[in-house]
Amino acid sequence: MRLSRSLVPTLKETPAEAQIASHRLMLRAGLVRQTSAGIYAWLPAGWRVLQNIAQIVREEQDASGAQEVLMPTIQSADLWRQSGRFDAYGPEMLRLKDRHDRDMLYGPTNEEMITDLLRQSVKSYRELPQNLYHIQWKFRDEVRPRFGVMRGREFLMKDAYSFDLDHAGAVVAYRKMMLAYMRTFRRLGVQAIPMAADTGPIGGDLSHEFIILAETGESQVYYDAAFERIDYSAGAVSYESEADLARFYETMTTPYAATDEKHDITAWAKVAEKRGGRGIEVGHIFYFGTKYSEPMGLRVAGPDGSQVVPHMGSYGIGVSRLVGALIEAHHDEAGIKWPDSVAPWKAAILNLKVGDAACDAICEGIYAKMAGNALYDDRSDRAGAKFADADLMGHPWQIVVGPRGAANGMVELKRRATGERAELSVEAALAKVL
RNA sequence: CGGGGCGUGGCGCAGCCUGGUAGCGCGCGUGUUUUGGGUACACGAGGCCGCCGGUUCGAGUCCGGCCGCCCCGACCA
Repeated sequence: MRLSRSLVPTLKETPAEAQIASHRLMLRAGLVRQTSAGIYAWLPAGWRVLQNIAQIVREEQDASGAQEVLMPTIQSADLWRQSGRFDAYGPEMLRLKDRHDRDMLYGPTNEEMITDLLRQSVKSYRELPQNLYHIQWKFRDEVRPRFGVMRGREFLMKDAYSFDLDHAGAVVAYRKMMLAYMRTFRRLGVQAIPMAADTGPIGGDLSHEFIILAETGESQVYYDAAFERIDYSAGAVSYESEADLARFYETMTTPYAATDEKHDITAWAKVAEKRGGRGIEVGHIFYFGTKYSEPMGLRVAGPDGSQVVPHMGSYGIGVSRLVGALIEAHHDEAGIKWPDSVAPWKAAILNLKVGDAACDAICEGIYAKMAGNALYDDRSDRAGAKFADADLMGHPWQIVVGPRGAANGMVELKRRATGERAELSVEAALAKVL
């Protein structure tokens, strides 16, 4: 994308409403604009990041065997009456009426809907297990939205729902999701720790929340450094092997890890290598048995012909929240430092002297070779402004093309995360970036 | 929902107490200048002073109501 023709409205000063780092930087880097309390429009750069995160989540869900679907945002109240949640869910649920005065709602979650879909089409134990997920906008009318995209009212979320014949099967599904989550967060460039959690209003008896570490996190967390040494990479643990999954689950849940609400001082005292810090919850997985399948009448024929009520679990990842959380984990005074995997562009090309034949030619050449993976700063601005904006936007690489080096076919390559710079030939720079 | 605060050009703010032609910095436009870390100067554009009502000769300023947004707490992915 050419910056001169793009809507990337960077700001030199911080809007008054933004308090925490990620919110300030998202506004300043031109990623989002608030349209009302807790509701944001995603501008080109922000939208690219959001899609990159969603894509990694998608790939890891697919790898675990889950299938992607897309359920609506607007739901009928009828389904929610069947589970009893229409009345039980508080004012956080946005209720609407259509023109025929029917009760509708903007979905805060989709257990009822997915259970209904399965109940319509799955009749035999042979069709289980199933794990279906979607990446969709949700709405929760929070009393007090805050922290920008981290605690908005409208948010993009990945939700998976598993259906198994019995408890043992559901436990396998649960472990697969835990593996998928660990691999997902690793690819996103953050350290995530699963911590035992309360099951809350959704109910159930097996639940973990995934916390990533960031100075500005909402809660204090404590964990054993053993987590930092676990290998989740593909191959080491197979989704196909229940033994692998059991071993993995054991590894993940044995070392101490707790948020401050569940912190146990006695157990903590026994941890050899203590780690602590602030954390942000970016994912949550639940097993809740037949809480929805039972009241909503989901039944399949078992091997012996009897009717069996499937066991369910649900698994969420806050996709839009992750944009903020990743910035909390990766930034400095100058701006964002995107992990390579989610950056809106791999590199920014900074043309320090637009109009200079050598600079223009080199920049155009690099831009063409990067095929959409670069943001070309072709504005006729001062060099200083371009450096500042590039640091703010957090591109992993900056390819700086100035008249000094351009005459000899040289460019400067800067790595945003480390600040490292090197004078290189165009080819050498491209080789490192691509 | 309890407590606190704020709404004045795109952004950050002053002006309000003590009513009398709406200001500053940044940004934006034009020109000159500068040319590798937000250059300097000049000129210029841009404002239903959140909304409604009241008081007054006169309201950004005083009074009443409403709306919006932010912060702390409780709550939450």
